[in-house]
Amino acid sequence: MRVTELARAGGVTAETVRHYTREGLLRPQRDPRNGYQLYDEEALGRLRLIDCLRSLGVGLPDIKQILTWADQDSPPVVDRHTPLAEQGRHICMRIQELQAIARWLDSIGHDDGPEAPSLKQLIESLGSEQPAIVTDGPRIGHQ
Amino acid sequence: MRVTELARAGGVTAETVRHYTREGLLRPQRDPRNGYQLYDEEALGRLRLIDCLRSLGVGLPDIKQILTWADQDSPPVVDRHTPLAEQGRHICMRIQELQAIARWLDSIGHDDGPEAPSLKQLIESLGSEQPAIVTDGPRIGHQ
DNA sequence: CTTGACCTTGAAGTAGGCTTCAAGGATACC
DNA sequence: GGTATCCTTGAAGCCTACTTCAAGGTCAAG
Repeated sequence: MRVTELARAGGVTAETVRHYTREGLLRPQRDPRNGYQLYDEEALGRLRLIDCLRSLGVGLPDIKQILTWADQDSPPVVDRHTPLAEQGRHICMRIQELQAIARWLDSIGHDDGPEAPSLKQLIESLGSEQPAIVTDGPRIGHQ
Repeated sequence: MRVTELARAGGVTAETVRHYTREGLLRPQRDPRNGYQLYDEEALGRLRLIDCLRSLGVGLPDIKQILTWADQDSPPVVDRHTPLAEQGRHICMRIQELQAIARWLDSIGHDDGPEAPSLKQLIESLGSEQPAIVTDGPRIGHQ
């Protein structure tokens, strides 16, 4: 497929796909006739992965590294120093929080009326969670 | 607590807390003696909620709106036009994807060796229409 | 009464991630 | 042949979310 098709399938703009391609996160084939970029099914998976990781605050350079592992099907060399490893636990915790939010969203989506958990309760539950022990200094991850 | 304390508890920098405060997402009390901003436990919950929503790509203005609902404990007026409502389904799907990624992360974190799902498989599953290979946790229904 | 760690403010700067621009080629339909 | 819609490129621009700066007030310890 071409840029626009992939973009539509992935829920992003064609420009975004081109951006990722320029940055080397996607590596399409070329139609030798006209130089058009051609993406396959795997590209869609990559695009979705990029989108997920982006939403977790992972920056494009880190994502590029991850995709390189995938390309090589190499054992992901994840030691304590890779940004990804540092984020592993963070991501799991984040998922817990997101599920709480999703439940809340879902309840209001269904207009559950008085039985819906209140936003106040949601905030309260987030506030009492276990301490995220993060040392001072620049935030790990990327914004 | 004061800015720095809240920031540490929430895993962000003091400047970020100040930024959210300037933007009206946090509304601390003031120490009348010196004008210092004082945050309570609820502020930590709000901070965590902000962080979660941010990671989902929700912008600060939208988050501010959401927090306003919480302040008023008002029925969240979520119709088809609120950005939040539009994101409901997106968030649920995103959680599914995140869980797949979390499992992958977890497996490499534990060095599961040959049994660990490969990144290629992860990408493949994301590329297919139904990424939901899944999972525990409450079913988040939707329509 | 000075030092140092904290706090205040508004304004200006930075970084990342797109997005738009400008100029032009390819493809398809009437 | 028009013309409409795709595609290419690099460079420049924009927006959001912080981050830093500059100037200064607070306060406990020594």
